[in-house]
Amino acid sequence: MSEFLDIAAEKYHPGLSVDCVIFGFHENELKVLLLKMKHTSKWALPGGFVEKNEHIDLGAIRVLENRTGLKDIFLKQFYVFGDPGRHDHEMDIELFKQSGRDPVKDHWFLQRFITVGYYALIEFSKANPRPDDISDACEWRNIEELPDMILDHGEILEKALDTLRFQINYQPIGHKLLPVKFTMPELQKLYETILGKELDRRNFQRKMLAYGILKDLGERRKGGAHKAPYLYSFDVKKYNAALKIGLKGSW
Amino acid sequence: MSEFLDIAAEKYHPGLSVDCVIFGFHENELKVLLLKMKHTSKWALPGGFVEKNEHIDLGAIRVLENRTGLKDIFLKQFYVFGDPGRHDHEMDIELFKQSGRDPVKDHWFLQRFITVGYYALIEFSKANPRPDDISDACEWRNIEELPDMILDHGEILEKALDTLRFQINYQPIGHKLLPVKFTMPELQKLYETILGKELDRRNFQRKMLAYGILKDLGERRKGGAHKAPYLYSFDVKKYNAALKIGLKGSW
DNA sequence: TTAAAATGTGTATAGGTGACACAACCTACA
DNA sequence: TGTAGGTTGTGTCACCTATACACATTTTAA
Repeated sequence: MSEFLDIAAEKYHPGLSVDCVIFGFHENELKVLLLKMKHTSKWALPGGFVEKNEHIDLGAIRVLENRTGLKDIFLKQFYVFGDPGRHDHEMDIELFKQSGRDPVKDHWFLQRFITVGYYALIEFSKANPRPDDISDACEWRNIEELPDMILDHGEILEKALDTLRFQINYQPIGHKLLPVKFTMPELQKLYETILGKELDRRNFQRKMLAYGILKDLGERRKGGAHKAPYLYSFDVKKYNAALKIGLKGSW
Repeated sequence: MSEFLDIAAEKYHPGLSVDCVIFGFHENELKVLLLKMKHTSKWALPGGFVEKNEHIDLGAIRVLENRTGLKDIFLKQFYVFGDPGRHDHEMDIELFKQSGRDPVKDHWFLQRFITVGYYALIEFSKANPRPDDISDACEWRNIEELPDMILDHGEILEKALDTLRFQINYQPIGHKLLPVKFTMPELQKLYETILGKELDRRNFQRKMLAYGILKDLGERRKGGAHKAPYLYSFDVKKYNAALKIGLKGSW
């Protein structure tokens, strides 16, 4: 941390950060990857700073890779948070002190920051969560039971969730959140979790298949109780085409 | 300009600007308010910097008011442009020289900037366009015949237009772009202009009225050739309610 | 063997969309 | 003055989609 404070002003764009809301889906629950901050009980979104000559999108990609080990991820900018009050000056000074230094006036780190929010959709099982320098844990948290969060990170997360809920209306979701093979009930559960409401099983299937982005694999998932459901996977070509032109109809 | 360069580093947030895409509607044409830059034939979006302790939204509002004299305007953040290559270092140095100064290395103005894009919808006739320090004209330009623009301002404008075209699918548009009283053909023309395609007169009316956000004033607009059309205005309460919850159906 | 629970498939109805017809109206021009 | 041309007001019809619901099939557990 101390070393970071020394080089930060040289290396990073001033007053600018990125924060990532990383969504995953596991055991029929929508999860977010959060960091447990050191020396406090609060949690934070994975975030970081943008290098002086780096595209902001790449800054976000870098953060994502550092926290999950994953590359080539669906990542999308969704909002800029630029309220001057979003900065917790007290906490910054505290962090400064904990690094064994005196808070220097006008230090790069103590200025006001605006942050660009990104959200990512990743396959839960592939991620390898690891904390950063200022956190002592990196864990998946259920979207329904979120912990106390620093600064305006709760608000950022909420806005990301709103965006996701909205995007689901005109873009196909799921390819990045589910394993390669999945059943229709699993896909439906994902939609229900994101939307926060129940959907009719039969109408869901009809509408989903009508998009033409699913491949019926013919196989069934045996082992569970009850009737074995068919397995599907996304037709990547058609899925990507739908991503570009969008889908019709709303959920 | 020279004075600006002196105080900028003290006053403004480093490496951050806002650019506004200001839409207006006049004589059945969609217009954008652009600035003709001094010492070049290129045009630019009205933009500015954000003060150190100012909400970025307020920075955009300030820009808008300075260029148009209007307050209380529909203004919405739509994207952040953070490509390091978007900055034209040559042009900045040129501007520096024109202000009669030597370009100082590491000067606030010469660093890399990211910009937050906002778009605004305003009533054409109420605006009072005026240039800023670095431009010698501020004019409405037809969206169909845009001039050469500096930096990535063409791309920013394009993205704003895409956003507007998309927003029109689920949010009511028009209240801010039309006079208080307007006819159905006028409203339709606005939609057609934004969407860039023709719509069926009768289906348009049916769908629009179904939203329940219009008030039929009973009056007719006389004077023009042909049959006098009815005048409508927006039911502000219902319009605002629709703004929040969104509309169904797509254009 | 049977009950419970979940899956696969189908149908009827209502509401919205797109394409189009016809009557009413206003002005301009002969 | 009256007629033509263009525009507006209103209505209809076929089609698609969304919604609500029924019934048969499959699988495990008791």
